[in-house]
Amino acid sequence: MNVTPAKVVTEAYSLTGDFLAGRLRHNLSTDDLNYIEGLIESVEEHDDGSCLLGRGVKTDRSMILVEGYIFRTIETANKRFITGINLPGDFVDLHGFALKRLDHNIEAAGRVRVGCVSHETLRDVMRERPGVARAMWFATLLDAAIHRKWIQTLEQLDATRRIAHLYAELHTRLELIGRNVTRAIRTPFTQFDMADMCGVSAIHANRAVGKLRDLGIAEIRRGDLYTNDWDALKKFAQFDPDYLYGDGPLKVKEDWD
Amino acid sequence: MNVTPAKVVTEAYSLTGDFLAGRLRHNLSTDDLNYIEGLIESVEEHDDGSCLLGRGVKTDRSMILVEGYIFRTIETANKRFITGINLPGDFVDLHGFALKRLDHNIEAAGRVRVGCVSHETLRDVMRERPGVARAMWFATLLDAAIHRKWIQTLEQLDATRRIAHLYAELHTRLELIGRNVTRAIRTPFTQFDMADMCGVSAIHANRAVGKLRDLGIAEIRRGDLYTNDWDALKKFAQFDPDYLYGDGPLKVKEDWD
DNA sequence: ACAGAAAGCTAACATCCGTCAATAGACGCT
DNA sequence: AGCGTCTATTGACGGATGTTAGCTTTCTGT
Repeated sequence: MNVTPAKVVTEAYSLTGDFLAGRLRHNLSTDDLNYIEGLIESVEEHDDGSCLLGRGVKTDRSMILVEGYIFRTIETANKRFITGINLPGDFVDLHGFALKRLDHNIEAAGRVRVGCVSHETLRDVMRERPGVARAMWFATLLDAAIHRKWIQTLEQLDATRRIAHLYAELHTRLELIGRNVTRAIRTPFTQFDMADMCGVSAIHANRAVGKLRDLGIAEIRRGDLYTNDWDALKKFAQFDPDYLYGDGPLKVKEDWD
Repeated sequence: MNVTPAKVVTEAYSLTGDFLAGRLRHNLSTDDLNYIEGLIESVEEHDDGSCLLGRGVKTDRSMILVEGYIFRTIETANKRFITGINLPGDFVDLHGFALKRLDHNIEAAGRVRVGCVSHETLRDVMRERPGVARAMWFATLLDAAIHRKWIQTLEQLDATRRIAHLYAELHTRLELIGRNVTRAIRTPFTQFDMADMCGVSAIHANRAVGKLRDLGIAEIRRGDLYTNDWDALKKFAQFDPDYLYGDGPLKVKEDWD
């Protein structure tokens, strides 16, 4: 994992507020969204594989992902574990504000663009805008809910279904932030990345990708997934979007077929 | 999973503030701790296996675990998944306050005692006691950090080490809330519970328990774990307590042997 | 166009784990 | 004490996955 210097974007960057529509959408007015966007003090670009914030490093700012994908990774001597993905609109290290240091790395998957907010500013937000503070809390709770689903996925599904579930989740999350996906999800993920997310070896991830192809469920080429039947993909992965807290009530036991 | 009525404890219950010492210990004064304890409006007892709060059920209160163990479970047609454990001092459904409904069940593991706080009261806390609000946020972030470690554990360790890791975590968390463990950890967990936590079949959990016994690392009988070498147990499980955010800096890559 | 590097793919074998079946032990109830 | 139920245990077999090795394809820079 490279440690490359950030490139500060000086050109006019287009933060239209759209990119906040997803994760922080709940209980926030347009006014609030504009307010949050106004908190961003600088925008940086980082290359593929660069470490935006390392485990244990103290920091005095937090970052909102504006464009691209970001991994939460835990590194050990000979393995890397990916414990979560972030999409545009997500605060990638908001917990660094409360915890002061992270227990994991923030790593760019492909080229990314992030907006930076100082913790000093966040402290003011906590004091003066309780509604926004609550939305930020909500956002970190959603992270926890996604973690729980990943735990379940690791406990329940085989490698092929885990990879299908991964893309099913991406599909729904992209829709929730207003990026409607028609026939393909494009990502910079390698099969090594998929393996590290699904807790299998890279070779077995390759087998799983091939199986999805053989089954006619999806074609994955270089991180890009193509399918013409998202429902079939989601059904195969036993995907249930409730944990993402979209709109509508949760299904309870009595609703099951 | 039974749905048994709660038994409200009317006798004088001993909430000395001690039980809050763990999870909410950071950045809180004794005054704050007393304040939180004062928020508790009632104390209830629940039997083993009872569901304190079901997935999707709307609720207008949150619960602090006072005594016992609680599981976060996800139930499907023929399997149960345990995505986390709570110990005394933990808010078990604080996220129900922000999210309004849970994506999982709150289930008693053995007999438990919980303190209840209405969401109306919590709203006042959010407004009037930002320091306490931040501590509660911290507590939910710690849940997320534990989730991430469970993800890593599922990706990295075999069944035997997962069970060892589970008890290693319990050992450290019990110490963090001031319950020093000498030679045994007593829990009401069955091998089925361990299996649901570790993502293996109950039969394989039994094999793993037997292996820990054969290796001389620990003796597990009916949920109770006995050992005379906690360090050996933790080393076997590749346990690193950093994710629990005790005191001291995190180890970074350069520190590894 | 070319070379090197990165990523993807395939086969063979060993291990981990799930499933089925059966038995033994522990606990609660009467 | 005796019974039934829940929990723990063991063996046999097959499927899922890890590991090692080698090969092919795709990307990238010159």
